Amino acid sequence: MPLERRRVSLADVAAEARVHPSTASRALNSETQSRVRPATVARVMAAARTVGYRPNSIARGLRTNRTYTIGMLIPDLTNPLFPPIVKGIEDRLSQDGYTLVLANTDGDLERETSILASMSARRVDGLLLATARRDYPVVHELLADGVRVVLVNRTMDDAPVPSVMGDEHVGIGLAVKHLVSLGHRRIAYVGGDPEASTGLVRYQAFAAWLQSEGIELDPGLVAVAARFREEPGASAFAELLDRGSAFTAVVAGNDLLALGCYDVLRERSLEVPAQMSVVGYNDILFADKFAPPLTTIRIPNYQIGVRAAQLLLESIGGTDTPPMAIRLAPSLVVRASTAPPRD
Amino acid sequence: MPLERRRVSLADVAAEARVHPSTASRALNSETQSRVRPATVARVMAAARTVGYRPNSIARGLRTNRTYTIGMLIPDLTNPLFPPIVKGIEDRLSQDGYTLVLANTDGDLERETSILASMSARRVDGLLLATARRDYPVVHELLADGVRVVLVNRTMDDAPVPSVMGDEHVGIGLAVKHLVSLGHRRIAYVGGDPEASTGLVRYQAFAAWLQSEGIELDPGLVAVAARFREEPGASAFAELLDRGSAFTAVVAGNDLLALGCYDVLRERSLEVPAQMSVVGYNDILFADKFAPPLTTIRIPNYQIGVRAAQLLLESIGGTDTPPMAIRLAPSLVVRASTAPPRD
DNA sequence: CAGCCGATTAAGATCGATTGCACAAGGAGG
DNA sequence: CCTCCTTGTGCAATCGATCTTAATCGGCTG
Repeated sequence: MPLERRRVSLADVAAEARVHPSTASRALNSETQSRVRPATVARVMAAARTVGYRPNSIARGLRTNRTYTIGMLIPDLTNPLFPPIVKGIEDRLSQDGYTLVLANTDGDLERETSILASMSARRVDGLLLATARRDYPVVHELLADGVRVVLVNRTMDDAPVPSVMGDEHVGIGLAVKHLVSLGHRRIAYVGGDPEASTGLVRYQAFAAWLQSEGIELDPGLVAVAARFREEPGASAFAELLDRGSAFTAVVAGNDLLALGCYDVLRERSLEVPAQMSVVGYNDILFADKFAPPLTTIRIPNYQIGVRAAQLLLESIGGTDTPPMAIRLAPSLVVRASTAPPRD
Repeated sequence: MPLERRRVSLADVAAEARVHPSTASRALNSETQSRVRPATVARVMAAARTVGYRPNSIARGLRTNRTYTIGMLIPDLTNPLFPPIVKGIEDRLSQDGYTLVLANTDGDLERETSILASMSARRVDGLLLATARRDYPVVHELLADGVRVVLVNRTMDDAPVPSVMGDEHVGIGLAVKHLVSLGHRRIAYVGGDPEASTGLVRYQAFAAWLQSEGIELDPGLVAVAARFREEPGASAFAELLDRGSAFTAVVAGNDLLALGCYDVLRERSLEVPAQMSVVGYNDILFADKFAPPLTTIRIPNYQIGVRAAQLLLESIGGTDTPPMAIRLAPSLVVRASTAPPRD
């Protein structure tokens, strides 16, 4: 038995059906099928079945310059925020016959550049970037090359690129107003990397909402974590506690940062929510399983994926839509990590 | 400004360097570079840089029949077990210049078949399957087509396919012996889908270890969940409790099933671990954050990914390794969900 | 029955890179 | 000085499908 049975090509089908390869091509392609006599179509399709034809998308891609492949960059696959988004994207893309090529970058800019180069060499039809920074020069090159790009969960400060994400201003507002309505006045904020829009925008929203609630922002109650993960969140929050300013609640830039806060509070035997209320952001998987279950802001992540994919497909399809930012509405999920301040 | 600047091809580079395209090809390819005069190599590389050449891997793939692309199927991206495995795979593959195409199947066999067809059409160089069932006919077709396949986290009953996973027999043994050493004698088991090797093998190991600990297996203490997720775990465990047989501890087929048990126990006001000890499997992300922190079996998931990728690369490279099953050693992580039985 | 028209199908170029083979130039050896 | 190699480069075929252009076939009209 041969290790590898010779691949059958369109020529084999054509020979079997006693037609020219170009005719076989038209017969098998739904676009051009109407240009071939029905009887011939049937003969070609039968021939394709008997010889076991499987079209070679590499060859097709070379000729048509369309690969039906979309590339996606995410900063951290192990952040439970992303899997639902990716799922939404895959589901939407597969409807149109597109395949997703997913790459994890760990936030490493150099790696991102090299992955983008490789994807560009593979001639992906479009890119979904969940790794964008507020300033992300590589996007301009991509745009100049005519590559379709949609940002997911992030925006850039100054670039005409479509994006899809949760409405961060509204989301943080929900968190702040929830705490204020419980009676909190001294509220701290632990944010993430301000290089990312998620870092800066959420912070800005926090400051804005405090003000509109008539609370003055105390810079001593703001800490910044280098990354959106538990450990950086823990050290930022520990440092904030060590400053000594009193506060009764903390808004975390995302759920992982909130978990970091949990760790520090447990270490220092401060009870949540009795001595400290904590609000997260994203409502990641298991947010309801933590001790205590985390009050957080729910983002329709699967839908974000779906809309992002859709926007990209439209852009590829040539619909001349102006770059737009789609913001999906978040909602507050109250669990057991928030309560009225004790004093 | 043109929307899309014309792609530069090897011919453009050749023209710029005043050599024949074939020479340019050889100069840019490290394999064949030695066949070109160093001065010419330098000229070609300079030309490539000035015209901004980016090789077209589609065209290359057509000619060489190698795409440097690996496909992977996973049943459930939102199961935190998988992201670390995927990360290990990506890291290893990228070392050799390979790209991973990831697809989520939700355990849907039809979808798996169609995705595999699409990947086969895209001429992936190899496949990593985390979706294999004990009986998974599609693998035989792939093998017959000469496609390199490595199974991840699963095995098949009867197929000469290489696989990489944690050592399930040892892992379940650690769980059982831990409970026995705490004094438990009546131990229940909540397993997952026996169509998957992870379902059957862990159950078989559970039975075997009970016996070698001198405990007779009570079929009334075994329940099977349809999928490896919380809800099926919860209903299976609830049904098991409803049978009325007394037991003091439960081994869950994975951590998500254990979480399902948690939910039922909380609902029925049974305390973990005071009234019921629970052991999970996999040590997924956040297993230490649950209430109570889950005692479980840790699997070196990242390493599983790395080894699987490596095995596949070797197989592609033509190293004629016989199909082998690599089993990585698990370890017991004792947290707060297990304690001696009360009575 | 010649001629024309629309509908099908065949021919062959093409996408961009790789590769076996031919060939020229230059050096070594007799 | 001539033959035989070696080395470096050019030539042209090739991978498999698509697509433009040209040829062919039937039927229909006058």
